[in-house]
Amino acid sequence: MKEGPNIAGIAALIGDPARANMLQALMTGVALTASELAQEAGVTPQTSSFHLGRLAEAGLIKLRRQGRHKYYSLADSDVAELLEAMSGIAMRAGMTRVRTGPKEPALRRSRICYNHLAGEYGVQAYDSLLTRGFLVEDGEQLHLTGDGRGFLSELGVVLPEKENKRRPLCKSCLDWSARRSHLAGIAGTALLSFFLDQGWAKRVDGSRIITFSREGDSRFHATFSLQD
Amino acid sequence: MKEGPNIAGIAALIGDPARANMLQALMTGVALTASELAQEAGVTPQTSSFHLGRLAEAGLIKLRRQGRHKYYSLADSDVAELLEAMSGIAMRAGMTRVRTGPKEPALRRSRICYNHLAGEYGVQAYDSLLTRGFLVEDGEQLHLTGDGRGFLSELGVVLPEKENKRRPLCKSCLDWSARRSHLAGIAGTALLSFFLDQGWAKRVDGSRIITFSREGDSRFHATFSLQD
DNA sequence: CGATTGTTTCGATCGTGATCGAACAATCAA
DNA sequence: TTGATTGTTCGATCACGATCGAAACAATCG
Repeated sequence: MKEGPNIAGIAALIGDPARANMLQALMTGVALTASELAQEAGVTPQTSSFHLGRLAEAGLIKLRRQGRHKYYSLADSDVAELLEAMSGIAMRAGMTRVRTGPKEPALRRSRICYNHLAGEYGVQAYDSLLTRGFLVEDGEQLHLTGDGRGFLSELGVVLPEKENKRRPLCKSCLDWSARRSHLAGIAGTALLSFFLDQGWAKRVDGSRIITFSREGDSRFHATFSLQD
Repeated sequence: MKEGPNIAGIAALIGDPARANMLQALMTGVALTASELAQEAGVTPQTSSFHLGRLAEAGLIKLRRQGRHKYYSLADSDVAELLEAMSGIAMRAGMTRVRTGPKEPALRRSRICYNHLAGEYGVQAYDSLLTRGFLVEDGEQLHLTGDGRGFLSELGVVLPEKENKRRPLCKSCLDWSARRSHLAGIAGTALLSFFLDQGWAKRVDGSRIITFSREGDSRFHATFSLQD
């Protein structure tokens, strides 16, 4: 009876509040895990799993397995543009959600990415280690030099003595806010733990935000300067 | 808890099959009455009335009273573009409606997009005007050159003498089937009217399909050749 | 003025789909 | 291996919203 593509199908898909929340969370460009998306959407992990299955089946999102996590992200820019267009229509219709928080700038500055530091701070640390020869990029791989190991050890960051085959010591992770790499892997986790243990920084409630104290901030910049 | 526009609201609105059918029927550009839309969507007039109320409230459609009829049409080109974008996503997701009948190729070839011509014909006309210097892209904007105005005028396409601030003379609209731009705006509407008035093409019953006669087809290709 | 057609309101029904508890599977750390 | 974390499947529940019958309302026409 009717011809043409079934727009009701995808519209209904986006039309569920939980799924819409997930998609909007992914609009930031960062890949999120099923649990994170569940919290973001305000539903239980089971429900989240159900919704993610539907979205993936329709090709709106794609997933990347990494360890025991599944990182979900938008399928491509077409989907992002569609969501943008819908946001525009919703805005002018006066359909806005309750309140808009000041959290986003803090997220861009420094946040937890799974188990390591991301955001401007994470990118700066990565760049500093790289320019000082403590870290070398080798194609897809990333290696900590002898000098780098000594530097971190002297600082007080504890690292396992020998490399583990299962989980790499160093790994680069792409940052959404800065579109630059930052340090992941065991060393990345150790570094974040170090910052938290030393009191340089704290996590904020249940969010991904990391705040540096004034003291911690100056120490961080002294330790991870970009000169030399 | 969440910030940003409520895309779930409008998505849910479009997500209902009956409403989606109505909106797609309105994509032909013609204004339809509540009863006609009811038949188009396959529901009773009561249900139709209910849905139309919701859509109008959200600003997706507008109505014009005329006698004892109420003529409904899409609110503006923004809504039309959103629906086009959704069609594109639905297509590539393989979500076509039940009988993917022989109508689909015809839709890809040439169809009405709100009030102008889309599909292969629309794209070809756009490309032809562009390569011959009758149309110039200027970032997001699109301008008709003096030569272009002369060309259309000589052809017999009537255009307003001076630009209107509210509605642009030329506007590019992205095509879901071809993933290319075609001409929208006042000039786009005028061009479509010209094709229909001259008998080069006809609309098919109540659908969005436009069929060119043999005569019209050859004239179209002669007029909008891609060489030079 | 009634008669006819088009549209809306109300109330009740009903099916679809979101949701969560609980159990299960997979992966990693020690 | 064991234990902990993460993710999924299954089943049952439940609420929301689409739908339509009946009837009221509105606007034209003869």
